Amino acid sequence: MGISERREREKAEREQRIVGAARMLAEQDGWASVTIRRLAQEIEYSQPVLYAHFENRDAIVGAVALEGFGELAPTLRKSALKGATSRQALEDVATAYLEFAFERPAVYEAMFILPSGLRFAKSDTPHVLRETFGAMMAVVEPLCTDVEIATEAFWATLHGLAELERHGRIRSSHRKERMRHIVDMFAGRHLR
Amino acid sequence: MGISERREREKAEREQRIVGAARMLAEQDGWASVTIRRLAQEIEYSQPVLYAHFENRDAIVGAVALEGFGELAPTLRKSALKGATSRQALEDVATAYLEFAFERPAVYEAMFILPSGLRFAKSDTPHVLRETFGAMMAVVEPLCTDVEIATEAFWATLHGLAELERHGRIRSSHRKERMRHIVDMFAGRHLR
DNA sequence: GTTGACAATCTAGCGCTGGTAGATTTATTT
DNA sequence: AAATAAATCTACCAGCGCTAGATTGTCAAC
Repeated sequence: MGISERREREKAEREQRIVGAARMLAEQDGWASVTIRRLAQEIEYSQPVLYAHFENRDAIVGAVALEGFGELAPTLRKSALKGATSRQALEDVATAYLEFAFERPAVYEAMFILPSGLRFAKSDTPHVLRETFGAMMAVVEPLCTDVEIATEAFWATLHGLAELERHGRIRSSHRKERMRHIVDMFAGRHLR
Repeated sequence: MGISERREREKAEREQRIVGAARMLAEQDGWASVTIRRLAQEIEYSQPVLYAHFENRDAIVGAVALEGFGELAPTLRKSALKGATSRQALEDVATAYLEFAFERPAVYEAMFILPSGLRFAKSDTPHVLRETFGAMMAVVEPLCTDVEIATEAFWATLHGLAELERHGRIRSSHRKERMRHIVDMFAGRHLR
């Protein structure tokens, strides 16, 4: 019967509206202003309805984070293709990563800082998470011996840059210079 | 008159008790459990008393953060002295930084992640903050041309390592290898 | 010693939060 | 049409940061 199917479709739509509203509010006024009540108001349902979709507030953050990974992974993949040299590919991916972090700070926060219930580097890690790591690994791979170690280091550096700059700890005015310095190091300017 | 002096002394003591309690609670059960009510209970006063010491909750986080900088800066300075080579000094400082982050996660959080009202890289930046940056700069300096850029990059990398590992994004089991990889890069193994 | 001023401190409250129990409405099946 | 099941809401809980206004305690002047 098509009735239950329609119901499921409607429920999925509503869920998407919740995630969308959370993302919009977070991007607009920060995650602190994303409350269950506010979201309920936004989708025009009462608060308890939200708990039929998500176990708790963290799970909503997690849903936004997952959306974010779904966008970041292909973005990085594409950036990796343009560059002629492997050094250029590395720089392009790094730049794309930081651009993502600065343009969608709230989503980035959900992905990497806030408690979201997402599990990394575990057996049940969602595909998009692995895919994001894989995209970074792909550009690091031709430049080193231990790929995983190097990728973790590369990622950590990018994350640190994004976070310290977002919090005003380092000078936004020197983003480019820092990037060159770092890419030079990772690309192993010394080896070629 | 000694009375008002005694009062000031008592007030300063009480303030220290607040900061100490905040730090302890945060280290024990996380910052979320550090509430004004809980702190008031801890120092055996009513809630409003806390507002005679701190403007708001963030200011308490800031006080803990400042304490943290007061400890991190000399720790890094000392680490910088032991090593025979400049590469060793860099590694020692990096190791000390990460050790600090992992052993006092709550203090580290207050210093670099939570809103704390502290202002970095500004004219009214407290001395201990500048001193912390200076300690890192000192070990980076002999290894590069643009010191400030290199120090920001070094710091960002350490911060990224600390954060990603603390959140289970990268494997704690490979901390040492990552460290070697990174120190090698920053020390410019290629140049000597 | 008593009184009045002032500071220190507390009680009680506001509007908000995440989360839930139980009533009520709506839809489906018999 | 009546009974059952699902969807949804109202109303609440305990706790939060923060504050207004009452209350207590301290000290100086008379």
